[in-house]
Amino acid sequence: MKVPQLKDNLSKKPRHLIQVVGRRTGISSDVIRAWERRYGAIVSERTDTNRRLYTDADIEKLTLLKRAINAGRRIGDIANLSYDDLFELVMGDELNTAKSYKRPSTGTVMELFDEATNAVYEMDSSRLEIALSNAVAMLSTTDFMLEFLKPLHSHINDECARGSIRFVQERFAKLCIRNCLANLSVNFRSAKDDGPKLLIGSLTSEFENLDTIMHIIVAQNIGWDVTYVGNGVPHDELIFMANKIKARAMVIALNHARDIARKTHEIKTIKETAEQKDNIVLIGKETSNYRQLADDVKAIISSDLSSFRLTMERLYGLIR
Amino acid sequence: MKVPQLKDNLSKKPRHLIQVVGRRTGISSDVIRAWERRYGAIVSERTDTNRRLYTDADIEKLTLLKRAINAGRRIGDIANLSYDDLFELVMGDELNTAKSYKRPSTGTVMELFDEATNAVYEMDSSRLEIALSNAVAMLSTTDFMLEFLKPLHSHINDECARGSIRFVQERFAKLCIRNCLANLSVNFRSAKDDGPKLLIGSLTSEFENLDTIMHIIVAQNIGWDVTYVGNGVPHDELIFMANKIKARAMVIALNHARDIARKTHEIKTIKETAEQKDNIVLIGKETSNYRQLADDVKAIISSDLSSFRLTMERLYGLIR
DNA sequence: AAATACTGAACAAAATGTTGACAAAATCAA
DNA sequence: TTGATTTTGTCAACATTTTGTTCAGTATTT
Repeated sequence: MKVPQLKDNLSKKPRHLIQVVGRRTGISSDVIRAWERRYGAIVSERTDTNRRLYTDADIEKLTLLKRAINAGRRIGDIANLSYDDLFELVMGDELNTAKSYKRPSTGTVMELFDEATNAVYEMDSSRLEIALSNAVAMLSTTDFMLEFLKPLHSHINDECARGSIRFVQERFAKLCIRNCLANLSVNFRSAKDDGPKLLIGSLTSEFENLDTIMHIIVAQNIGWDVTYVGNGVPHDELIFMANKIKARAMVIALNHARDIARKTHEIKTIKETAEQKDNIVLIGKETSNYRQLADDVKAIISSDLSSFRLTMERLYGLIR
Repeated sequence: MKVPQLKDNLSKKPRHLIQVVGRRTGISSDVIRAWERRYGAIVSERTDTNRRLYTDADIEKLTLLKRAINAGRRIGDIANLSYDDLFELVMGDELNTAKSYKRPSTGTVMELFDEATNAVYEMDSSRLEIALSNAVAMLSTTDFMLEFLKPLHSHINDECARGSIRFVQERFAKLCIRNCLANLSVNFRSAKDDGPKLLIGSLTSEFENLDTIMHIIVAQNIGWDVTYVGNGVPHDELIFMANKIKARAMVIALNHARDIARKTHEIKTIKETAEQKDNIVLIGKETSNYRQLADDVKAIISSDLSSFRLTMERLYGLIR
């Protein structure tokens, strides 16, 4: 791993203000100061005028501290551990508490939800973006999608079907959400470069779907190196792509109740032709029409995000 | 394949008055002067009569400074950083993680272009993303789109038409580019921007188009507060939206040579019905079919990005 | 002559620091 | 389980620093 020399020097320099640290770690400045005062968790340098200045390492330690707390630790117990000890601790904790996460105070999340729906009514993109990113910061990524974006999405769909919001409002909201998801996705990609390849797409006559993008992020979150080729891709192109990038698994989104017979046949062809025959995962609203097929070609059906997460975690474990 | 050679000649010459710089960066002239006086952030050349004259590079640095401040930095701490250090800082702040980008100083734009096309052939999303973000860093935003993304886009289209790259590869590249543009767009939208509202969309039977998204970014760069409602929006929905957000101007993308008569009629209706009747701008490949209409309803046709920039700058000046 | 730009000073708003208090949540003892 | 105790996030009050904005007086451009 090559790190530019210059950057190395830079990252050891204390140069981050407390506000920046707060934003990067998601810990409020008050709390950072309180931890310093009470437990000496991070004692930063100061400028001539007494402002705190943090290094990159400080930020990393704070992030670890936050993860440890998320996993159930108490700050008083862990504040003055070394970085390495803390790392060990967090790794252990997160393995054990993978499923039993705790939700932060629901009051504020509800408020954000209201804020988001209001922004949709008003079609105020910056307000909506801010609400979304606050929700990301407040919840974990998975929770954000399951507990926030999914409900928001279906709420918008309902309102539109009922006629209480208009086509443009729905459209506007979806574009905003798509942007937000794209950002999330970019953030995850850089973290792990060398995960197993996963190809995600949908067959001809399928349309773009926010749900599918959420699935991308869940997979990236687990550690997959995801390549997304969008909607409406002919099956032979999918096969070509899978071979080219040496995908270890393929996710096919099925949301549209059309041409089920053709798609069934195409998926069979994919299974027979692709080099990596093992792992096909079917997601989306219409997967229930493909149960027989799934049995035939040993594909896995994951009809919702949580089961998809479990499926992909299992596959990841098998491949690794 | 065009190589952005001309940039060197023009962009290094100081030629922008402080007013122009203020408009482009969104930083008030007073603040620019204060930064120069207090921190020596940007020390521009002067005319014989003591007027400040700024280069394109100055504008880029100011934009970076603004982004850094948006991310929580204080001007006093960052004003005299080099462009590269500043870039590193902003990337870190905005991505919230230490991303493995390459330093932009290495390699020419031409090499980046090759790198990008190779990444498309190989369908390596991280390589493509890195190439794109380096190109953004190396060129100004406008140049990036005009001299890099546009050529890349048409290169990909050509290769696909010629059959030397496949459907999925084209698709993959476009999704990557769309993501990149979405990120650019988010970066421009500053927190407390109260620029005039601009509505961008396209009528029924139009498809999503990367060019349109580039137009969004150009407009944001000038200072417009852009709301994008996507493709295929019925005209009455556009009217509703424009009234709702009190848009000062509307941009309609016309890229598909279908239903010209219907679209002509719809645009007329928009002109007659919308509250803000003045400013309709038509963009896209097919605008030449709408010259008569443009005369009738006093719409402006901007068939390429550069003329669009000029148009929107002029409108911005008029409205402000 | 009106608009714009320059300088320097002064002011107002925002961010940060310190200390202390408070209440919700977690923990513990009975 | 209940009630006391400890832990910990949040906030208020007030001082200091930082930074955006405004104003006055003068010069340049159109």
